[in-house]
Amino acid sequence: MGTNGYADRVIQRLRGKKLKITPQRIAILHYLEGNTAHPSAEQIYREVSRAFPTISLATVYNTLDTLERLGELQVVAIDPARKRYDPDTRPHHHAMCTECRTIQDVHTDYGGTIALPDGLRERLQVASVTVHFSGLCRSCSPVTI
Amino acid sequence: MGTNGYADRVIQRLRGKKLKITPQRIAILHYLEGNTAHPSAEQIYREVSRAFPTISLATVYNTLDTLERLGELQVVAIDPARKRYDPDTRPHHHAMCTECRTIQDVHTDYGGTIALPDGLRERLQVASVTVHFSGLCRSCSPVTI
DNA sequence: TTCGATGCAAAGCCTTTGCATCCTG
DNA sequence: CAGGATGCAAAGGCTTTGCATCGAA
Repeated sequence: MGTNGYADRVIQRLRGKKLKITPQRIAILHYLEGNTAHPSAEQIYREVSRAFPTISLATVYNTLDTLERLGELQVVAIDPARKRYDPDTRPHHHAMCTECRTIQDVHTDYGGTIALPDGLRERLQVASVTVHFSGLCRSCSPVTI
Repeated sequence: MGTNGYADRVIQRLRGKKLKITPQRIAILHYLEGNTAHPSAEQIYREVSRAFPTISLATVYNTLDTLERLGELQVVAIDPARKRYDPDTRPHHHAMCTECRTIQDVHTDYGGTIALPDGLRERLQVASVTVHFSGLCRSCSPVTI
């Protein structure tokens, strides 16, 4: 919606790559814009279907794949059951409740405090370092019930 | 095999819980003992099948589930494609090559340098903090080829 | 003898793919 | 109007489940 929003930016990039701007893609981009819920493909499909009832799951997967290859979408590997998607591609961390599987962003910058041990640094060209916090959120915590 | 090894310890715990010590479980435990390869269920099945040709995949999954509930096996959620298992249940971190999907352990203790931001700490009872490094390993790195 | 464990097959999710049709550019 | 995108259905991985049989204790 905003002139500098996610959808607008990605649309420019699609145009630049001579990829097509379809109503389905636009609907998915609008759903993802500012979305911090880390939805699964199925969730994205369900939500976008409400505004766009004829969209197919395959199109959702195709679009997510395209966005990932454009570097405009990140797969979050923290939920062992399914892929979760994040339109925020800045380096950041995640916190998940192991009960309700809610994922929250952690935008703390740990700077250089997290370093690979020397031995490993020679064996792996590190592209990303992410911290995963997990535990029980307030609503899932026994004491709270 | 050793008197203080993984298999022996888990067998004692199975006994304590009145669970059965079957040849299949023993074979799986021996395969897992000291294993730092972070195998998938399929890999465990394939390897254990060589020593134990009649074992079934369902038994492997059942056993992994039992071990996980005993706290003697950890699911590593870093490979988006499948669950990877780790018999080392001490808190530690992982480094994965995004190309060949090899996972290595990182036993660095980051102590208190990794802290949840205040806001989140009130919303999540943190049970574990793990760092995921990812990138290309030497054999998968273009420069090396 | 008992009851948990096994093995087989089927089913259940999640994700990918093939292909005819559609529609953006 | 060309070629990429869509939608449908089928297929493909990974994982779970139902159930009859087996076997450890």
